[in-house]
Amino acid sequence: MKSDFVILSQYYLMELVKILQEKSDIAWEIYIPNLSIDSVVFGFDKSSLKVLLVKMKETALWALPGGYIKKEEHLIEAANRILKDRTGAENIYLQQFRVFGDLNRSEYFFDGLPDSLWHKQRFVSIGFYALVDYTKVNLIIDDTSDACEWKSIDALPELMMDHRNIFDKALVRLRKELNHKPIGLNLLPEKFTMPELQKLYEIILDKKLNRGNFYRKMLRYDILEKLDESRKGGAHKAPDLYRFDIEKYQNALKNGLNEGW
Amino acid sequence: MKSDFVILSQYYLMELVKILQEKSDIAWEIYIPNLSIDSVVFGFDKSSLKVLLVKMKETALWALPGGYIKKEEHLIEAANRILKDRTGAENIYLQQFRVFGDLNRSEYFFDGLPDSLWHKQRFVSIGFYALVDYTKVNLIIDDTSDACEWKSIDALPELMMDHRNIFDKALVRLRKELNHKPIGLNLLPEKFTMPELQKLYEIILDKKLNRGNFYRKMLRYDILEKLDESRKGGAHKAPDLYRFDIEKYQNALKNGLNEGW
DNA sequence: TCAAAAGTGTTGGCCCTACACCCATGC
DNA sequence: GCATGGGTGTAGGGCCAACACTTTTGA
Repeated sequence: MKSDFVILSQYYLMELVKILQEKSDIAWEIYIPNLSIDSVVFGFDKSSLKVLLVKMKETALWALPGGYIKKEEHLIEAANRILKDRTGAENIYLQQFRVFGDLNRSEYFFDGLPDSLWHKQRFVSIGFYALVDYTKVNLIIDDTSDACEWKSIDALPELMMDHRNIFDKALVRLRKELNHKPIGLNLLPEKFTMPELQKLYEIILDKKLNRGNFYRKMLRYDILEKLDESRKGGAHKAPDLYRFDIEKYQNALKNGLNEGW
Repeated sequence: MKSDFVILSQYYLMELVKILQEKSDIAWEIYIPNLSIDSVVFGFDKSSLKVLLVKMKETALWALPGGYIKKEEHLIEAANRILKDRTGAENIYLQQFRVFGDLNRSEYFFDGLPDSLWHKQRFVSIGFYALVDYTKVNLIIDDTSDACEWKSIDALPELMMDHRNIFDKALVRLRKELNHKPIGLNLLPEKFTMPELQKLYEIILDKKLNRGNFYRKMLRYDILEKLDESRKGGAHKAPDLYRFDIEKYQNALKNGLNEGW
């Protein structure tokens, strides 16, 4: 974490710090102190799983999109608002998954800045993960960030503070919930092929699955509807298109797709 | 929640409110504002699953044991401290499971009391669940409570605020984690019989399990060590005693006891 | 000796693995 | 037509539910 300190204090008097200071007073007024939200936003683009990251202005460090909770706002409203401000998207699948409350989680990060600065508080951060249709998002850069981009989960840049840990925990949770929550439904476009769905499962589980068995197992769940179209255009045989039968899917998930005593 | 208001304001000038006011000033000094912890402490006494509840002084309402996070304290330290203050026990299995952050979760509860009162803040509460060996706990009554007791989960008294909801969510989580975490290990005494273990599973899952199949499945996991003793004294055949082989158990749980692609 | 609970055996079915085979498509 | 990838068939094994049988204990 020492590196964070060096990076930030290089720019001690520069634009980022000025902006943070300007925002500080109003933040104390409208937000609950000591509490923050950090969101791990997953997207899938047919070949890899991606996460939405924000590059902090004038630094080399990336961060998870995050924010604070207004004094008169439900927790889930806050998480949705923060996500909408970044992606323009509403009605996103969004779940809290863990609280990050270590004393030293932002250690050194704002060293050298005045104690009265909102951002220098001790924050207990509530981690959310979100699933979005990669094709339907407009990324928005705000005034504390240089960039806002999708990054492949197997080639993440260096993240600030404990955000790498937050991401790791989110991925573990996503893996666990693959059989209990509508993960596929929220990450894929409406119509998709069986190989695409299998690819998604393989990437999330980080494991090769047998093609034929995956195919039959999925069909046996009886949550997919086969369409009368196929995906033309690629080389080789055109795969059939499917979409989720949402009612059946929701129903099946109640019991979990797999396991059980 | 209206009923909470009535119950509390009956005693508006009485001892509970006096105690809360005395504690208020120091609370503002040492704790992080707006944040609380509520713990669902599970115990198992051979025939039923129990939860630790606290009866608030001079009211008819019960509550989950809870507390606050010190300004210079890790989140997990706070949860452990709160639990130790109630049970005298340390090294307890303790997991955060969900945040309860609705605006109105304590609505009406402290109506009529001064806004400066620590307890009247908006609290975002972090829910933990704990598993303890029922036989090794000394319940402790503090100065805001009349009673501290184990209550059977199928006959819970009325709980204050949203504590019933917190309990329900904890039970759902416990059920889900039965195949992924050392639930049995932490709820049972060191030595136990197969029927006792089965009973625990049946209560948590709220489902009858086939005796013979449970027996063999458990043995197949290869996480139990059969002892050279049996539980004499009951009527009928004396069942064999087992204990967990902790190393094998921990190892097996890494992959989950059941399911999997 | 008998009832009841614990421990064990057995059978049929489902799902999973694995691998093989056919089919459709673009080059 | 041929390589490639998608859809389907199939044999073997493991686990599971269901049920029956045996063993052990206290009354």
